[in-house]
Amino acid sequence: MLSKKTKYGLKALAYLASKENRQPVQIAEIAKHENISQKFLESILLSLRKTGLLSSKKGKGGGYYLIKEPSEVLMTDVMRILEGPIAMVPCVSLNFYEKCDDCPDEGACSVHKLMLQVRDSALEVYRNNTLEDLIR
Amino acid sequence: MLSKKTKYGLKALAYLASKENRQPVQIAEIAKHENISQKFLESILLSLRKTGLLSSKKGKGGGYYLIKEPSEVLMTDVMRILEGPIAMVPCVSLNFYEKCDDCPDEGACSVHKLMLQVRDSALEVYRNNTLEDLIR
DNA sequence: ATTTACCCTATAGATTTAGTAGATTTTTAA
DNA sequence: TTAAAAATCTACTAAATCTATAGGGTAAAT
Repeated sequence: MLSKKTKYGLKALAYLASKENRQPVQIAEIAKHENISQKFLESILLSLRKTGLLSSKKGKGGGYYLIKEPSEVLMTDVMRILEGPIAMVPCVSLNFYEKCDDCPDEGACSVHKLMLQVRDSALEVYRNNTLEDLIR
Repeated sequence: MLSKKTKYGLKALAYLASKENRQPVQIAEIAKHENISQKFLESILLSLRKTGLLSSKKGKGGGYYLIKEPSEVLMTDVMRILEGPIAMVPCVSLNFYEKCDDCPDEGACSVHKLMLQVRDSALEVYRNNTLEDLIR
């Protein structure tokens, strides 16, 4: 299941990308337009800023805005920031690899084999989509 | 993330499939061989029986066994039983569809569009794998 | 002074991952 | 025929973690 954090984060990014100019957009405006709890969105946008997808400006006329062009923002990066590993088990994760403690031999593991395929297929989708692709 | 329930269920099914004959295999044997908490596995196997993937026999010489040949068991069915919907959001689910309450227009939703692609790619993997594919 | 993002904390509820205790059914053996 | 043993089945409980959100105050820009 996709967490609401990810869902809201994606919607917020798409909303920012849909704006012609790169003027800051206030949290309240995004929250209202996308039907998101404003306080929750606040923390999501913060994490997007800290990981380098967004920048912000305080005070009047402030808000959040995209750093890069939408066409430069890969969904692999967005998903990893919002949702975490793309792999469904740590033992097939490229960026968050961990050995299973119950599994003596990864090469012989049926789950490993299946989840490798699932990871690769998901990865291909995310690699072929940028933020720009989402808004048309 | 794949739940441990699903992971253990897959391993148990693969173990049963790897047995040449279709004699019942006891919970304890599966649990030991796959490093799974026996009591937890018990409830997982029960749900697999109730959904028609396994059958069981009580008493001495009893245990669980596959109803169908491993090559006849599609991973789409297994995953839906163990993990639930394959889609990451209900609004793109084939078997568990639900409308998002925050989303006025599915057709215009960026999340919807992306998650459709992810669902289709995962579905293709699961459709092209049977239990037999997992054990070689 | 006003407006906005930023930061910290708490929390209710759900889900996950088990553990405990016993009931039920089947087979085997006395 | 009866009793014991072997296995699944059922129900209840509980700890731990995660999720989604709210509240209240701080810092910075205008």
